[in-house]
Amino acid sequence: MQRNMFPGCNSGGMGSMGINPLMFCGGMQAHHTHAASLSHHPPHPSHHHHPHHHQHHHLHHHPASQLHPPPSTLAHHHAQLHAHVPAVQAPPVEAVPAAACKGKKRKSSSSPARPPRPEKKTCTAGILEHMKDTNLVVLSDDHILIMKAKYPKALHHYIVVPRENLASLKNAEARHLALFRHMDERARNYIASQNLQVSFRYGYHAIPITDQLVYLHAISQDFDSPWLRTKKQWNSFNTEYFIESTAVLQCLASRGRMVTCSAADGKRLLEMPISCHKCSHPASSMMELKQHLLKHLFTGPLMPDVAKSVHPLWPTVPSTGPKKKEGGPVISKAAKRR
DNA sequence: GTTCTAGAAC
DNA sequence: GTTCTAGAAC
Ligand SMILES: [Zn+2]
Repeated sequence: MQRNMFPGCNSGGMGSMGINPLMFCGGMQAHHTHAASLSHHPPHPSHHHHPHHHQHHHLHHHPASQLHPPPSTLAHHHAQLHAHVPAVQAPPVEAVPAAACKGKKRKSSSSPARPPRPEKKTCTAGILEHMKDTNLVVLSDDHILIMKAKYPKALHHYIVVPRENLASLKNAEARHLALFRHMDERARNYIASQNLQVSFRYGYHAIPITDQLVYLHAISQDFDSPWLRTKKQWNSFNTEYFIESTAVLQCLASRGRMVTCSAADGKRLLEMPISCHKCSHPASSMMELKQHLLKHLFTGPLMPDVAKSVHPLWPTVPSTGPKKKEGGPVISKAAKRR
């Protein structure tokens, strides 16, 4: 049984991939001429497949690769998308608010183990870096950008970033209500335009991990992604740390400001025990949880023992017994749909 | 935000 | 011995 679901953790295979673009914090205004240049994506951590269900769909979208989609079903809606959204209207990079890099310096003396790297890179973390990748922009208007998540935590994961500089939810005021409504509406309309037959959630992280710019997540509920790896990541989308967009709108409308949890509460939420978002099945580790999540991805017939563990009435593949399956395991089409 | 890895947890 | 997490670095 292949246990390693997080390839790269022990193989050292990713250490030498040098495809991080050199980008600097200050120079965000200028270079929107690179819009159509090289697309880079982060090193794909998945060199292996899920241990069992490799016959399932694997339509992970590679960030920044949507211009040349693989011959999959996704290609269809990408084609549609490009038809409906012929071009990005405004140069997105230009209007990124100059939310200056916070001078989050690390103490340099306390790490004798690793030699300090060359200077220059001071602001590679978080949303600001994300926004430099114009290839990720799928839609924009005067107020917002919709981008593919650079490190998607589900099959479909977008973020909606305001052009206005708003560092945190807790800074939101009544005058931002229109902006938040716009972000919500744009996100839902965009997802709807793609005709994906999957469920989404729309919401914000209570406390942005890097306190630079608030943005709305639109994320499909499969959570099937090689970039979803840590407990913190899981809990940030599956506890109260994830604040529904509608709740933000309600709160702003009724109270005129946003009330979020304290930093201590936020930390507690991220450290909570993890469990499945669909059936509350508790998991002792992320690997176990990811393995469990596979059960919810595939709605077709399963091996009897597996099916039973998901639901007593889950359709099963006919037992082949000692016979050859040459007759072909006939699975009625009715049985394929729950 | 992710990556890397030491050492805790198992 | 191996897996897993948490913290520093980026
Ligand atoms: Zn479940």
